[in-house]
Amino acid sequence: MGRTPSSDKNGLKKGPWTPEEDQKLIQYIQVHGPGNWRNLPKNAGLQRCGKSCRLRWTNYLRPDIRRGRFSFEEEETIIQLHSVLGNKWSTIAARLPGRTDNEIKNYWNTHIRKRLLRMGIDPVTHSPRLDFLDLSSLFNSTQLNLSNLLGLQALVNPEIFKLANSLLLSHTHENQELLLQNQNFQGPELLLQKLQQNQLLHNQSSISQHNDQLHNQVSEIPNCTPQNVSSSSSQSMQGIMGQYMMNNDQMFQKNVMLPLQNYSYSTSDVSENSIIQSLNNSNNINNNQNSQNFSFDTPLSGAEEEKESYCSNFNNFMKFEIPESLNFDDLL
DNA sequence: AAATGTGGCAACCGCCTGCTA
DNA sequence: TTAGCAGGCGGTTGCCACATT
Repeated sequence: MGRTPSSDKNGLKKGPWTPEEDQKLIQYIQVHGPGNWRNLPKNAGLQRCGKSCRLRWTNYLRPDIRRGRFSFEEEETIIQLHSVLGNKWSTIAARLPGRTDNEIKNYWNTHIRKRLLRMGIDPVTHSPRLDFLDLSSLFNSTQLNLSNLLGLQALVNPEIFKLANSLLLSHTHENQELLLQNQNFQGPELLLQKLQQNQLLHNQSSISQHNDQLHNQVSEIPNCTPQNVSSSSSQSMQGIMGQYMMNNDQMFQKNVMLPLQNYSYSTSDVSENSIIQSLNNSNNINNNQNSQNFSFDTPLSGAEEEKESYCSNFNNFMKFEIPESLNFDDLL
């Protein structure tokens, strides 16, 4: 476990701790207490740097450390706090007695984060992800019904269309050819302009209102600056989607939660259920439907599967139909 | 049975912050 | 004011154990 025993240029030992070293450290701290880590190794007869001793003590040897599998409640707490705090592991750990920041960080990276990805949820924003979505396919899809799209009206954040624009522009040669094939389509930039001209503007005040609420919640936690509550002008792809979702709860519920209910729920994985519950809570979704109808029981195996999983979910979210004879100029 | 791949996690690294002289 | 230091923090590394081929 850990690293190969070695020593640095000062002759101090590195790598995994031996039981003997642990015992020396414990005995010393039991007598003298923690602190003054610089002198501790020398006084305790350890060939370690003070920092190494401190880490060993705080992450492993401390008597109040709680080891073992994370409980349902702990996992839910982590997800909720992370949705607000981001990677502030020490702050999160402060709310989980007996758990260290390192342990929580590891658990997040090895379990929760992967599970969120598998579910098509961005582990940073805690919102459905756009980065796996091939938006250009929407424009080529015979299922795209732009009259429905336009019917979204005030619910649609223009940032979404900027996102679509940037995605399309940065997309592959294949997609550029695809656009060229549709000679009537003058590019996503124009689409965005036209949409904005047609006053398909997002209700910015609702964003401010919601962000204020979130700020108030976060401010209850000492020394906490909300990370995910940024200005609505953020160009971050994930941030945009996160804000979009967080400020359009009803939209989220209608277009994401309800279609996903078609999935069966696997009771074998309580953790994923906790994620859904936590996300519902952190996004403040007044969800009358039973979100436990989610199922993500497909085995995790790489980016392709993540993409497939996500696109499957997102296709339910954005189910459009497009007439084969669609003329974008006429539309606009 | 051996080789290879993958997950889990302890430990390290480097930067940052706050304290003190 | 500032330089030096200790401690804190988040990101990353690398080894072991287990799974898969």
